[in-house]
Amino acid sequence: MKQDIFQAIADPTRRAILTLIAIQALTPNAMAEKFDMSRQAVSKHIKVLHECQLIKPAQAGREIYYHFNAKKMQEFDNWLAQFRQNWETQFNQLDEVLSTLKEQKK
Amino acid sequence: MKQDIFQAIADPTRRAILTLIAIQALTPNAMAEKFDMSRQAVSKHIKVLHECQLIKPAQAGREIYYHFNAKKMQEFDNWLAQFRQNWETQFNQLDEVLSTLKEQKK
DNA sequence: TATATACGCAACTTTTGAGTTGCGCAAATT
DNA sequence: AATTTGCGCAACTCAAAAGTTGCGTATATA
Repeated sequence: MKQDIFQAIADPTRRAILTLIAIQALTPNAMAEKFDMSRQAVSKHIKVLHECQLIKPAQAGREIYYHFNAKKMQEFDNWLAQFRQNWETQFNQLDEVLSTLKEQKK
Repeated sequence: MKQDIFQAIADPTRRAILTLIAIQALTPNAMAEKFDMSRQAVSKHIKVLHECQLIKPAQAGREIYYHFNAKKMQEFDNWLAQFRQNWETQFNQLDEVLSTLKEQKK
C-alpha cells in the first residue's frame, strides 16, 4: 500500500502527531498517552506517516523515537506554490468572478 | 457532513480540479470531459470542495461556473507555517537525530 | 533465567468515502 | 408547448481506511 503525503495529513490525529514531534521526537507510547487512543491505533498512524517519509524512526534500546522529516513536508510547500500567485494577484475576488463570466458570454 | 480542507485535498481528482480552475473557472460538465469520469462523480467532488469553500459557484443561465477560492487555500499555507522553521533550521538531519538520541540516553 | 515492557504485524470489525444509477427541476432550444 | 441540456440530490454498491484484539519478538529489569 503506497501512501501519499496528501492522504497522510488528511487525518487529524496524524496532523497532531506531526505537530508534536516537530517540537520533539517521541515514542509510540508517548504519543498514545497524549491522545486518548490505544497504542496500536497510534502505531497504525505512525506506519502511514513512516511509509510516506514524513517521519523517521531512531531506535534507542527497545524504544523507537520518531522524528519529524521537515524535508518531506516541503513537498507540500512545492505543491502549494502553483496557487501562490493566485492569492497574490487576485486582490479583488468579485472583479475576477464578473470578468470571467463576461468572457464566457462571448 | 462537515468537510475540512485537508480531507478535500487528499483526493487526487480534487487536486486536479483545483489545478484546472485555478487557471480558469469551469462548469461540472467541462471538468467531467477533462477527466474520464461521469458528471455525477465530478459533481460529488465539487460538492466536497464547495462545502469547505475551496471553490465558489457562479451561476450563468443554466450553467454553473466554479471558481477557485485562493483565500481559502491560504489556510493551508498558514498550517504549514508551523513547520517552516523546521526545514529552515534543521540544515543537517543526521546531526539532529544523533544529538536527540544522545540526549535521551541521559 | 524468569518477567515485564516496547514495539510491530496480522486478522478482524466498523466506518467512511468514491463512484454509479435514477430521479426531479430549471433554463435553453425547437 | 414539447424537448433537450445542465445540474443537484438521494439511494445504492463496493473498496479503503480507522480502530480493536491477539500474537510474536527483542530489550530491559528483577
